[in-house]
Formats: sequence, structure tokens, C-alpha cells
Amino acid sequence: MMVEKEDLGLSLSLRFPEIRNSSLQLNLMPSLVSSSSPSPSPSPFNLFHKTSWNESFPSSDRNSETCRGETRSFLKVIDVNRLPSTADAEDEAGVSSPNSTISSSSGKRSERECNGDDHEIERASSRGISDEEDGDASRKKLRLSKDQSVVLEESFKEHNTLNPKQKLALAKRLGLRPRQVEVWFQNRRARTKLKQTEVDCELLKRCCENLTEENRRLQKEVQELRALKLSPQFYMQMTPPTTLTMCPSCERVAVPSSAPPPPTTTTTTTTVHPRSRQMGPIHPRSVPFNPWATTAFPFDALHRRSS
DNA sequence: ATGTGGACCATAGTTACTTCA
DNA sequence: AGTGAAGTAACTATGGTCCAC
Repeated sequence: MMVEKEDLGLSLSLRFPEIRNSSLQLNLMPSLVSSSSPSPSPSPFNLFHKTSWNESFPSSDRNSETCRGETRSFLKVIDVNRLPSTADAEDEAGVSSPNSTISSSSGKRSERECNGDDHEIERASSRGISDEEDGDASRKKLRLSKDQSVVLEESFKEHNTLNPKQKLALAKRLGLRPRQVEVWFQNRRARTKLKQTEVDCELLKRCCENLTEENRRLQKEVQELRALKLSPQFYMQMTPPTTLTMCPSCERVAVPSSAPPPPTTTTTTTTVHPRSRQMGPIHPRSVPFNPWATTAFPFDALHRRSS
């Protein structure tokens, strides 16, 4: 069995070598995924990756990253949930984009910043620290309003990543800082992946249960057959065993040529094509067991969504 | 052509705060 | 009112890609 998890867990493929055409493709990404994103991407969210949005908003030049001056210290008294003033909005969306400097919270951030004060200023502003709270090291969490969340969700449906221009535009629209928008998208991606992982786990669990059940059934059958083999009298009274076989072309189960009522346990190979017996004997083929067959999971719907 | 450093971005994991039962 | 769980904003660490040099 090969389990392959593609594209960040949003596409799950399970294949059983002995079961042809039984590959399961799980694709649970939101249907909003643009079908126009063709090329595979190393990004686990490749289904979302770089849609026309990004193309229409080419990434702004990275040279716009400039060191922030101490004039930003006024942010210490700004409520992050308030709508930005005109000047502030300009600042937010401006070319220099001071906040985008901090937008990347990578380990290299400190290298890019002019000094630690700027970082602290940003942190303070991100916490919405008021005058009396200034200096408190604990971070205050803001709660995004419902409207803000709705807009962010809608934006995420369109594209789960943002380029700098998108980030700025969205931040301006929502009255948030670009960093907040960025963090929201990061967390949103993480939540999406987590949920997808849970779905995948549930699916694998069901698959395992089905396989276990089938294994149990087969073991029981083997035991019964062995028991029959050990009791000659009973064995001799049995009707000639037959085997359930399937026509490779029409996938129908063939019936024995003698056509008695099929016994429960069978092992012969002589078969006749179910459609017409003039076709003569065919190569027997074991009926494939499909562990997914008894699963109530709506795979068809998934396939439809992924296509 | 290749190596290197900087900038940027992504994810994983964690922390701290808020909300709610 | 107090409390634990769940949700989530914000953070850190790390690694990958791109690009200029």
C-alpha cells in the first residue's frame, strides 16, 4: 500500500497495488480554489498558490524596505482596532511601508531592522498598548471584528497567500496593520492544514477499520476451510467448490458453468462469461477487495470537488 | 558557471490572551 | 465569581527561494 500525501495534506492519495483503479484522491481544499492554478508547487497549499490575484498585484519592490524612524513612536498610543487616520492610512499603504518591514517575522528580522527600538515600537503598537499599559511586557490580544473576519475569510478564499500589495491593500481596507493581516493569514493556513490533517486521519482510520474487519473475516474463512479439510466426511459431501471470478472487461462476476447454486466456500477456477457463455472459458481473476467500498465517506463528492 | 549574503516568505511550534461553558 | 478548555492573535525558529554581486 502506498500512501502519498501531496500538496500539503490537502490532497491525499491512497493506492493499493493489488487494486487497480482504486486510487483514492482526497482533495479537500475549499472549492473556491481557482482552477486556473495549474502548475504544481512545492507549497503545500499549491492549490491556492499564486492565482491571478498575485499576477495582477505583482510583488512590490523589496527595496522599499526602509528603516523606520523614531517618528513611529506615536503608534504606542494608537488603538489597533481603530480605523486609521488619513495620514496613517497613507503610511500603511505607502511605498515605504514601514510596517511591512516587520511583516516578516523570520529569524532574520533583526538583521533587517535598524534597531531594537523599532521592533519594540512595532510590538507595542501591535498590542494596542495604551499609555497606562505601556511598558507592560505582556502582549494584549485584539479581537478582530466580525466584519474584519469576514473580509479576511473572503480574501483567504480567493488566495491563501498575499503579496505585499495585497497585504497593504487589505490592511488599509480593514484598518489593520499589514503585519496583522499577514499573521492572520499565517494562522489561517495553519488552521486549514490542521483541519485537513484531522480529516485525513479520520479517513485513514476508517480505512484501517475496514481492512481490519476484512482481515478478520478472511481469517475466519480460513479457519472454516481448515476445519472442513480436517473433517473428511463432511468434505466429501460438499458440492464441488467453485470460485467467484470476474470478467476483466465487464467487471461482472462470472458464474460456474454447471450453474448450481453457488456454495459459500469455493475454490475452483472454471468460469463462464456472465454475458454469454459462447465466449468460452476466461482467465479467472479474483474479485478485488475494496477496503473503501464499505466506507460511508462521500468520495465521489470529493472527486467532484477536486476536479 | 558558481558561491555568497541579504531580503523575503513559508511553515511548525509555542506563548499569551480572550471567550465561553 | 472562579476555572478549565478551546480558539486565536502574535511570536520565534528554521528553512527555502530569489536575486544581486
